[in-house]
Amino acid sequence: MAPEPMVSIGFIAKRTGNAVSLIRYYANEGLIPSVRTNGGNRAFPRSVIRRVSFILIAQNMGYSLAEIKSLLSTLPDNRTPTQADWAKLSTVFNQHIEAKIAALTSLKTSLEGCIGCGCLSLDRCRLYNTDDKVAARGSGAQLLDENVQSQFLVSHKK
Amino acid sequence: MAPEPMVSIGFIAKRTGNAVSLIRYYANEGLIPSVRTNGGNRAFPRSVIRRVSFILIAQNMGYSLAEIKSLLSTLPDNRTPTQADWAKLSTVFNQHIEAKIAALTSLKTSLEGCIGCGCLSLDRCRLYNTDDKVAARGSGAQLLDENVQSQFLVSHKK
DNA sequence: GCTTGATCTAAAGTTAGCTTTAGATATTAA
DNA sequence: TTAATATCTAAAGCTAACTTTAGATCAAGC
Repeated sequence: MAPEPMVSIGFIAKRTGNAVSLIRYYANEGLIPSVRTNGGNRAFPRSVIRRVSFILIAQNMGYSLAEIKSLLSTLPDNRTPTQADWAKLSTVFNQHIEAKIAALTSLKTSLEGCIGCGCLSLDRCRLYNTDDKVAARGSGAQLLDENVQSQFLVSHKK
Repeated sequence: MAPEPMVSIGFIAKRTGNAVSLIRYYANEGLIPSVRTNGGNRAFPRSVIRRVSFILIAQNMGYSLAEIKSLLSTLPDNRTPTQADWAKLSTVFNQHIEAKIAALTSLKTSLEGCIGCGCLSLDRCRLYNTDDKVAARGSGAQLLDENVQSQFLVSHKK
């Protein structure tokens, strides 16, 4: 197979709509592969554009760079990903998207039946209080941590 | 109507499953209302638990605290929210959830038809390159910024 | 009244995810 | 060959969203 054309960091930046500093940052973090020219500049296979696109999409979905790195680890670093490589990643990722959709749908239902109803007898509100489900094993509510938050992908918390 | 019982910061923290420092932080940021006891301690209406729950859910959806503050601004600060108050907020929020679901669904379709197909003739991949749509008005791709990212609620970028 | 635990403030520290800066070297176009 | 532009490194700076720390005061139970 013909070797993939190598491109500069500026090309990747322009094509993905990002700053050069971001591409360099991703390269340093090991999120995208690169080689060096004789002079020491980075050179990327064109397919890195696709990889960056994936990173941006996953970030928008709430994944941290660490999680994305892990997701991307199914792609090979030492050669351009093949159709099968991307398909494999895609299958996994699709499941994450579906899980997110399911979580949002469930949240929507909850909100419609709870906040939406305006049930201010707080002791009965499922969002506020899950005594009916967890009282037996604790002292109160904490529904968010246990039921809702875990269905999402990212917590933004340390 | 009977005045709502006031509770301590520790109570709110325990009931929402968070650290006291977080509740204090939210109070300082003006995300949740509070008054002071004679001694100077914070006192919260019980309904603040619901407000914190909302904040946590919205954060998990990707909203920044600034955006959440703006969302919450439809709720009254000086009195306990009524059914109508929550219903109003819920209506708005529901639309955001629906938009997110729609964006994820569309992303899923795109990935299935693009990354999923493994189309490595990169010049034809919609995710990688939208030359067929935007070439006329620019020099390349940048699909992510223009088409996909804008459908999500948060960018995590400055 | 005393002790213990909860809360207070203000300031500093932390992590993720970047950008900016400065000064040096590479690459490209004329 | 030379000027203009791109890239390099290392270090520092920045924002959001918190937590931690230190020393002081509050509140509750005995």
